[in-house]
Parts: sequence; structure tokens; C-alpha cells
Amino acid sequence: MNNKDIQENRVRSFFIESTKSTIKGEGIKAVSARNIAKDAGYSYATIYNYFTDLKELFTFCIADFIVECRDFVNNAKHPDKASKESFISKSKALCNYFIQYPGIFELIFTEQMVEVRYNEKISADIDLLYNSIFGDEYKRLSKKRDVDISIISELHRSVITGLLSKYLLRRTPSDYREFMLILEQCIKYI
Amino acid sequence: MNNKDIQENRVRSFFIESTKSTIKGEGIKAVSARNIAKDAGYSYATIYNYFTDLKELFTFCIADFIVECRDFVNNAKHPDKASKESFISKSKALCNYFIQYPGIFELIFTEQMVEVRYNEKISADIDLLYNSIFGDEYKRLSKKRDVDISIISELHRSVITGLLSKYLLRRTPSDYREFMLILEQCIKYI
DNA sequence: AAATATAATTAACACTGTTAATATATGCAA
DNA sequence: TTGCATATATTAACAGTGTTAATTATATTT
Repeated sequence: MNNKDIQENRVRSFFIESTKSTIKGEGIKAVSARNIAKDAGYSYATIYNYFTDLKELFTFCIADFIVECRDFVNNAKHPDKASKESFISKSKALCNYFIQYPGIFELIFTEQMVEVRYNEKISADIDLLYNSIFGDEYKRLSKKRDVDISIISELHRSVITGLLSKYLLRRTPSDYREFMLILEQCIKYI
Repeated sequence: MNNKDIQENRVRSFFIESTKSTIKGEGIKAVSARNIAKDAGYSYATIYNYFTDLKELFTFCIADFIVECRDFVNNAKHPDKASKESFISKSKALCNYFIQYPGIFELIFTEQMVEVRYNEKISADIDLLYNSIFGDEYKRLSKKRDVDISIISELHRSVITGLLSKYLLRRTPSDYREFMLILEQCIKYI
């Protein structure tokens, strides 16, 4: 990578970091080309010298957040062996990440802030996220219940997304403890 | 209800119908105050004589769509007795409604087009929707698996929302038949 | 130092939701 | 029917959005 590319990537990362911190701090509604650029110390039009549009910029943020989420979950303490308890513990940690930063959940799972052409890559990244966190748990359940592992993972992933969507967007249930209780019972049921 | 109220409700419904048909036809991105008003045969500012803002208008649309969805599912043929088959059949019908009109799914489940103060009412409406369609199936499963009925319904509802969100927003799986297969196996597993 | 290439900026366009001021239509009393 | 008051609808305007083109500033090379 030559100097020009290094500098280009650096400026690009200024915009990405600015966007990420705005999403984490003030939420997705506070994100705009003007805001991002001001935070990054550039003019708003400069963004378009480094990204084709905001959607491409958001796509980079999503990739970063997915990595961050994986680290967040893996750095938390969980039962060593794959078990019902580890499944619950990791699921709770995953949810806690998005509850801490609702804007990240909106960005990845609800807002249509992403170009169709990136959908496949993002989907693959999320697949990887879930498999790297819950791979052992999926295997265990797949054997135990004699069900295809892909169904277990689809089911688990859907439940998490669905519950989070209801809790973060509709604020139902209204209470954090109650949400965690429902989550726990749903995972137990699976 | 006096004449004034009748007329007011009539004009209100003009805007609601215009919004609903735009969402169904061109999708949520085509919805704007100017577009809605033009379709309804009024100026854009007239909307604000009948609704406090667009979010209130959207909330009325959501209420209508939920009723429409219930009718859509109930008018389809399903096995008479509550069974695994009826559970799958109804779940598929429900998904088909939103697959037919992706804009309606976006409106209700993903876009933040609704004021916080309406969240409780909408949540309750969706609860009612699911319970009126799947009430018998929930009861049956609750007895069979000896699990609280609220967990069954939360789980089922989350799975549907999660799968639809992935399919409609991320276009994963890319194929309709495959989506229905995954849905069926998830319901079977539950 | 001058010429060229690169990067960043401002101005502008076509949108958005929303509000205030203005115009139009309606109902009613004289 | 006319004049007035009220209710309703419209246009103008504001502050914001994403994005592009034209312009200015900066850096590089000759």
C-alpha cells in the first residue's frame, strides 16, 4: 500500500469513526452528512471524495460494529462448556450490546441505510458473528434435538432480532429486567 | 357524531387511504407529505389541519393494516383444528401478507415513523393480531409443552418478525421457496 | 518559482417535514 | 341576496436532508 492509499484510508477512517461515535452517542437520527463532516473536521462535500454515498459509509460502520459486538460478547464471562447456561449467558451479552447502543441496532437491523448491493456481505458478516459466538451451542443443540444446525441458528437469530426490535423500537416490554426474563425463557425453550 | 365530525373524518380518511395505497404501491420511500396530499387531492399543508403530524397519520395506517392483515390470514384456508399444520399454514399466510406488501412491514416493524406515545397502542394491536390468529395454536402448544402461553407467543412472534426482517430488508434467503422452507422448519421446531 | 495535479470547500439543486400568513369557501343573520 | 364571521385550504417560507458542480486552496513536480 503506497502513501496515497495510506492517507486515503486515514481520512476515510476519520469519517467512519465520526459516524460511529455519533451513532453511539446521539443515535441514528443525529447522523447527517453535515454532522459527520463537522465532527471529522471536514466539509460535508469531502465525504463524497472518499465514499460514493452515505450508504457506503454506513456499510463500513456496520462491519466495524459487528466486530466490536463479537469482542464485547466474547470478553464477557460465560460458562466454559457449551450448555443451556452458556447459550443464555451469551445471548444476554449480545442483547446487552445493542441495548447499550440502540442506534447500532437500528443501523444494522431496521433502517434501510444500506444499498442493496451490500446486503449479501452484511448478511454473511452477521452469520459469521452468530456462528463464531454460538457455534458450539448450535452444534450441541443440533445433536441433542437431531435438527439441522442451520435451523437452530436461524431460529435463534430470528428470536434475538425480533425480541430486540420489539424492545428497542416499541419499548415493549417497558422494563429491562422483564426483557431479560423473556429472553431467558425463550432460549430455554429452544 | 354531528355533520362537522363526519366531514372531518371523511377528509381524514382521504389522507389515510392515499397514504395506504402509496405504501402498498410504490413503497415507503415514496411517501411524503407532498405526495400524500397530491394523491388525496389537497395541498400538503392541509394534512396538518387533520393530523398533528405525519407520524399520527402513519399510526392510523398501521391500525388499518393490522386489521387487513388479520382478515387476509383468516380468509385463507387452514386446517380446522389447532395443530402443527394449522400453525404452519397460518404463519405462512401471515408472512405472505407482508411479503406481498414489504412497505407495510417496514412501516410497522422497522421504520421509526411512529411517535413514542403510540407505541403502547400499536404493541397492543399487534398482540391482539397474533392472539386472534394463533390463540388456539398457542393454547395447544402451551399445554403440550407445559410452558407459559406468553413465552410461546413471544417466541413465535419474534421468529416471524426476525425472519421477515432478514428476508425483506436483507433479501436473505434470496429465494421465496427457501424462505418458506425455513419458516416451516422453524415453526415445526417450536 | 511556475505549472500541474490533488484535495477540500462553497454554492446550488431538489428534496423533506412543518409552520405562519394568506386566500378561498362556507354558514348565517339581516 | 348581501354582508359578515367562521372555517377550511392554499401558498410562501424555514430549516433541514443527500448529493453534485464549480471553485478555491493545497501539495507535488518540473
